[in-house]
Amino acid sequence: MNETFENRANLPDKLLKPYNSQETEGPIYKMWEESGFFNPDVCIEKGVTKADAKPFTVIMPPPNANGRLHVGHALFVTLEDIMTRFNRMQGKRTLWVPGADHAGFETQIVYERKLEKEGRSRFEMTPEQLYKEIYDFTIENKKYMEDDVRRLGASCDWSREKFTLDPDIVKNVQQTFDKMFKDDLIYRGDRIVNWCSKHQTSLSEVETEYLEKADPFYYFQYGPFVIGTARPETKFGDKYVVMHPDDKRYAEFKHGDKLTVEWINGPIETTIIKDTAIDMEFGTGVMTITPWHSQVDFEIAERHGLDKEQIIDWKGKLLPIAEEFAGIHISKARPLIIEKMQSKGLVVKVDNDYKHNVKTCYKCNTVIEPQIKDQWFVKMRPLADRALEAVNAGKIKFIPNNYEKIFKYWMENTIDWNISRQIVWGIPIPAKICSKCKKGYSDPDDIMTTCDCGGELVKDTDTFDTWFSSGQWTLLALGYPDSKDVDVYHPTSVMETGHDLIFKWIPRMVIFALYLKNEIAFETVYLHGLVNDEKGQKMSKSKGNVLSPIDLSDQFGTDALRMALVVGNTPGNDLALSKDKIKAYSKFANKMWNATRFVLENIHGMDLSAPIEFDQEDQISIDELKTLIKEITQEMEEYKFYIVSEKLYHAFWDTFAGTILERCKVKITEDRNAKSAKWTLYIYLTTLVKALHPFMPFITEELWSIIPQMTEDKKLLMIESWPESV
RNA sequence: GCGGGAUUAGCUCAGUUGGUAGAGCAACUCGUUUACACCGAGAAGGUCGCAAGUUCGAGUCUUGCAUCCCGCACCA
Repeated sequence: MNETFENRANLPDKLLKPYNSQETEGPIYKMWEESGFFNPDVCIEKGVTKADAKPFTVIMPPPNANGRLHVGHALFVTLEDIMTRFNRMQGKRTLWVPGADHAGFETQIVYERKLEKEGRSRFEMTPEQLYKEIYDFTIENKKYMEDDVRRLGASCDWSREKFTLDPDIVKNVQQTFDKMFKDDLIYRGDRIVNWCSKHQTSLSEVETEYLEKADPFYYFQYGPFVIGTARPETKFGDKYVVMHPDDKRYAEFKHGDKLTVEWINGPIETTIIKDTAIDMEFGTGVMTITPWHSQVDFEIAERHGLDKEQIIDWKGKLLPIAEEFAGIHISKARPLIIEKMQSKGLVVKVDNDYKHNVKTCYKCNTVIEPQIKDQWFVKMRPLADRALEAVNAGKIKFIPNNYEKIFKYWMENTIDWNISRQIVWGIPIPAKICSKCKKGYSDPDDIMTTCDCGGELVKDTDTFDTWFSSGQWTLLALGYPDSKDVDVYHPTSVMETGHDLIFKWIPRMVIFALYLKNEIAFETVYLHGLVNDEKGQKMSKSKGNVLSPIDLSDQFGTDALRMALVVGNTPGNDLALSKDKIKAYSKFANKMWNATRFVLENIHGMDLSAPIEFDQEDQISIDELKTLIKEITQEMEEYKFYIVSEKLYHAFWDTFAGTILERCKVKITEDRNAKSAKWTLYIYLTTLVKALHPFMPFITEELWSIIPQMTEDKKLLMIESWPESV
């Protein structure tokens, strides 16, 4: 009793109280950051890492500079930090590059709302003025996101942080465009885009969503045919009528036949087109086409070389081709058109119960109007072939590996990529367009004035699709092409990101690294799933089930949150995150704290420089520990963090604290000098604390600072070596 | 329609090359003798979606079916 009391007197006060994550985590992170060891150059300078050590590189998928982190971010920070810390402890030259994303459209929308509140509008500003304001706004907000990343314990090298609109990034992305233009991999062409008439921009597929809508479906008499449509307002220019070549009902009509039909504004000449795109089962099996405002119609028109006319302008109003309806917004025009058609006796019937999916803007739900627009395109085929070749040669490993198949499918079926966006907040496309013949030129140095045809060249006002720049991110984040970091740290070791990015991001990084540097972008792709709520439902603001990682960290500690995100979370699968699970790991943190208290009380005064002695029973336990370390080291290298974390949890709680500690307690009570027992406790504790460090970096670092060491030069745990398995 | 995934204890999920079914949480019983009640001890809980096949042996391999989720395509 007395001795215990005496021993306790030698322990730091904080160890005598329950573990307090809130008091611990802030100072620990500060200490790490001030040590400089997040930077591999510092590790080499201070002799922590050998200069010729193998590099291990992770590029952080840059979070939106303008937002706080959500639990999905917490998952990627945790996984990448585990890899980074593990490899650093293994003595590799370890670099994790943080970043911040300008998040193009997303941020512009946030800023537009702000402008709206202030009674302003982006349409009253010059693009340069708007860009500057959003830039300042974003840079100002960026620190909140960075602080969140710090809170989660990320051991990334802040000195190398990159923002996706840093001037050198902008310059280098524009250089890539120029190179691709000169290599004939970029061309300008007319294509259908998803046009949002509210935001006045085209949108990529991922920026649109489908909403089910019930609309009347009209059947109109069109000469000898009855055609069905849900969009009568597009029908003014319909001078082609299309049917399936095998449709016996219309066998008497031949491809290319012309006939005159009575239509909305009087008689028009129409041409018969036969095309297999027509579904004979749908409607009457006949349709008229509007190539300017429909992807399918556009493709039919391309196949047969048909005329394309714009019917609806960029604001959603009808053009002069609509004659008496010109200038009327399509939403108002529809009933007027139907009224006129009815008066002319052209309406055959109306199906009021027609449900279909309508593409809408994901931000404002405005119905997307397909429009033809002059855009820049990347020729994907030659680039995709190289990517396929690299993956087929086994140069890139996918975790889980079924994503390799998905990747290949995507690369085999890729279509040319539209990289033009009509938003201000992005990297400007360094191009000039001829105002006369519409020909486009790359002009990054802004020196061209006259087109080959003699027309005046004007600056392209569009910006790049965000994936054009983020596709180059493994290189750009390392300072390509000027920094020597590119030579040392590229190809990167792992790209860890969400499985939804298997289409959007992963292939583009593979393509650009091969194109620009003739290297794979990364050796391994690790894809995580979504973090859902405890019932497995997607977190969303409208459901009110969104958990903030920062709140969870306040409540339970970052270490507990990290464990809850990792244990049992297999790659590629979605995770159900419950507060109960996080709470369980905060109890675990306390268990570690209390067990350490017991060990330190009991080994007090033990000579740590004396030879290690184990009796037979303890030797078996030590051997088991070595076996465990061997197993988990291999599993760490295989990225099986979900199993390693669970094994360490049980090794600490059940094996160590539950069994060995109790056994040693008895021995020490019997013999105060029980060396074998004391050494067993010490070795177990220090080994498990080390092994747990990548998962629970804060509490392990804190414990490490309290535990007496065998060697004189006491280091931070983050740069200690990973336990040996021998 | 094409592709991918899932189906194991009440819930959320592990289960590596085939060899007696696992964890966390929840629920149950008992216990506060000094690391820890943010604890300990104990018990309970599953025809591994269904059917067939390969095998001495199948949660695991093969085939078919069912249900669910996700992605892509289509929607005049």
